[in-house]
Amino acid sequence: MNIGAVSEATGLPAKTIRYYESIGLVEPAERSTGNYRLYGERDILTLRFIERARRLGFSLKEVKELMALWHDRQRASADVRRLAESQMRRIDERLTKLTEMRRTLQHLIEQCHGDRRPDCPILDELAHERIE
Amino acid sequence: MNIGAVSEATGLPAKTIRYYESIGLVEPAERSTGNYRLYGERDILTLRFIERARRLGFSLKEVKELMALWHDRQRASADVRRLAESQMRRIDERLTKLTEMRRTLQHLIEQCHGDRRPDCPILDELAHERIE
DNA sequence: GCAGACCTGCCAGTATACTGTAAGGTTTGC
DNA sequence: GCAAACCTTACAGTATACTGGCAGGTCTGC
Repeated sequence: MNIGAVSEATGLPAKTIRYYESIGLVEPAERSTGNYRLYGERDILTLRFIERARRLGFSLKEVKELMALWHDRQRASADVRRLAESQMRRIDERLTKLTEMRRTLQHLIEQCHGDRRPDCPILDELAHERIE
Repeated sequence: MNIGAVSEATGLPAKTIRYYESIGLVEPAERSTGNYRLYGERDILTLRFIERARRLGFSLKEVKELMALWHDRQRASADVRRLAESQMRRIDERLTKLTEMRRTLQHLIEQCHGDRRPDCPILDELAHERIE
């Protein structure tokens, strides 16, 4: 399989696949006589693994760790769980922050009549620090 | 006031204040004979405005728009509200995505016993696409 | 008059994960 | 045999918002 077919199969742009190789996230692919990268089923599985982990918000660094654990038959599931929990905490932190931002914004928007008149509590609050 | 005092008063690093000036977000400050930037009360208010808008997640580009509206006595509050609502939508999108990620992760973590045994549903799911 | 804090400009680097582009070689199908 | 599609490397650029570091000038207090 050429990189185009793999791109198709995994949903990852060819460029991204090469990038993953360049940073050592995946092993360098075999090459054809014309120097094209050649892939097999296992490579597809690996790239799909990466794609799914990325969708769950793991950084490339963590994806690398997850892959190491994946390939380590001696791994403790606790190690994997630890990574997942750490990712979960980061998500929770972001959720907390976003929720708080949303709450304040919602509050401000409700106060603003939003018509042609110039007076606007949103600007007032930004200007005078009375944000709730 | 020198930039250090302003930094103190606003909570923004001096470097950041200079940066804001360099990108035209704030007017160039007056200068002392020794070429130091000089600030007054109004500058503090402006920088605080920026800092609060940033805390609400507005991009610098939007902060610039908000400031233009702030200074425009002819503004319609609807314009301000529109900016706030657009920011709110972005926050909601991120919240939706994060919540979904969290749900999947939570589900995976619950399945994983997290001990010394190597078998781990988290890796299994990443490897075989059965993510819920 | 001098140490130490504070300031200056400027360029480059940080973080993260790609993405674009140019110039050129390879393969495939008709 | 030739065009179109596909592939190659390498370098630079994108996005966002700063942050670091350097060499050197300025201000303050004793």
